[in-house]
Amino acid sequence: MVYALPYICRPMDTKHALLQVAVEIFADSGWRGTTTRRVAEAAGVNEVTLFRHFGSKEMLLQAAIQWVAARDLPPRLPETPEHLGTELLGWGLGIHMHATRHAKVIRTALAEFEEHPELAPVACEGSASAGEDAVRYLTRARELGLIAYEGSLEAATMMLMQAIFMDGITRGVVSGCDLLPADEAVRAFVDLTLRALDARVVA
Amino acid sequence: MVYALPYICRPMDTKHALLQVAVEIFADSGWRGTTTRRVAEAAGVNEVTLFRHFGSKEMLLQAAIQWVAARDLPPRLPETPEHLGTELLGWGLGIHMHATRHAKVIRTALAEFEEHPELAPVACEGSASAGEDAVRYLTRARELGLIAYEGSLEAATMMLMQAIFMDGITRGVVSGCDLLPADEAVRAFVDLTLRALDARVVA
DNA sequence: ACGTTTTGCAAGCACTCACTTGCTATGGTC
DNA sequence: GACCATAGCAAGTGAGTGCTTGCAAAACGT
Repeated sequence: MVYALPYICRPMDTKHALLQVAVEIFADSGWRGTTTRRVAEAAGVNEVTLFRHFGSKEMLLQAAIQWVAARDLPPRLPETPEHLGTELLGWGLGIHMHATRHAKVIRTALAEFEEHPELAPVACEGSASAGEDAVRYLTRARELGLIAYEGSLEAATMMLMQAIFMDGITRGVVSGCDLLPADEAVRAFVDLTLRALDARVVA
Repeated sequence: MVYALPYICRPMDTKHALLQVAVEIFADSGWRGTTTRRVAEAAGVNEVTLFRHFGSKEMLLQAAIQWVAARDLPPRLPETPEHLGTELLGWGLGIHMHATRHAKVIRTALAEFEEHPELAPVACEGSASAGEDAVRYLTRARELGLIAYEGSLEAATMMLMQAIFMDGITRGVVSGCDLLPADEAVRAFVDLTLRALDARVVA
């Protein structure tokens, strides 16, 4: 006797279910921990179906990382700065939220780059473009006379972004990050950056 | 016929060789990738010997992480600030070097905390105390009138440390971190921090 | 009603994993 | 020479790994 309910609980098609579950298990357990049996079982799908869709574990994981990276992009800054303080704070909070939301995958991917370098470009694309975005924004702000600092805006951007990013992916995992609540920390980082840049904050 | 050379190539005793090799393989391949066979082979030791010394893979890895964390500590700041700029720069360069030297283990450990939380306290101890050290130093500097900034010094410390740390452990792995050479980046981060703190740099 | 695509199921393959057992050889100490 | 801690070796256990094969039953468009 078989209780056949596959056609009952199939919220999205098989392929997307497998991608979603693969990302989650990868985030929790890394490359080696993501076994095809676990993924198939968690997706409510036969293991053979997994191989029929993706061919191999490697292709499944690459597709999964690519899929999740393309689905949720980090926030962007406006083309021309108007309210430096407000805009940069909103951006910082967005980056932090983005990092927190994907903290587990990011931490895992960061470790797996050693053994699976092919993951790096697709996984880093988002944060790289966010950095370029911020540099462009600050450069424009300096052109507009909103920033007096004459040093490297790349360095200032890197400092702000890396601090926010690191806070986002380690919060709750590493002791010593919880001295300040998340949004207060981001606010402080943005404030300190604007002070360092001698910014004339308008709003 | 057996070519017995175990007593020839035994630079340190078996236990330390196993610890050393375990850390290296763990850094490269993570918890699951660190198989007892690989560790034993790389240490030039029989696999059975590994189990006789440490009982289990789990106990071996815990001992190994603890051992490496206690062996190489992050740099410290002087008790009372004298030359803010110089001292903070030296400290920052030291932190960055420390992070770079152990980048692989740190990235791996950061990912494994999810599955093996028992690693976290012993692995994070060093960086946590470095942070407290820096906060104490800056607080003393403010008491001495070297810093005008009246906001949170914890936030400023976190920002500086996390930026340096993140740069150290991702440099060469993540694209977009190589815009500036390492020491220039650290120098810029320290400069920006001192500007944000309205520091009167003496030397 | 038809053929095609997608899925499930059972079984198996060759391999690796952590870990154990039983026995032997070596080195230093009394 | 006896003793003992430390090491090696060969073999094996039971569980898991990625992946394949063969076949039957759905699901779907026409």
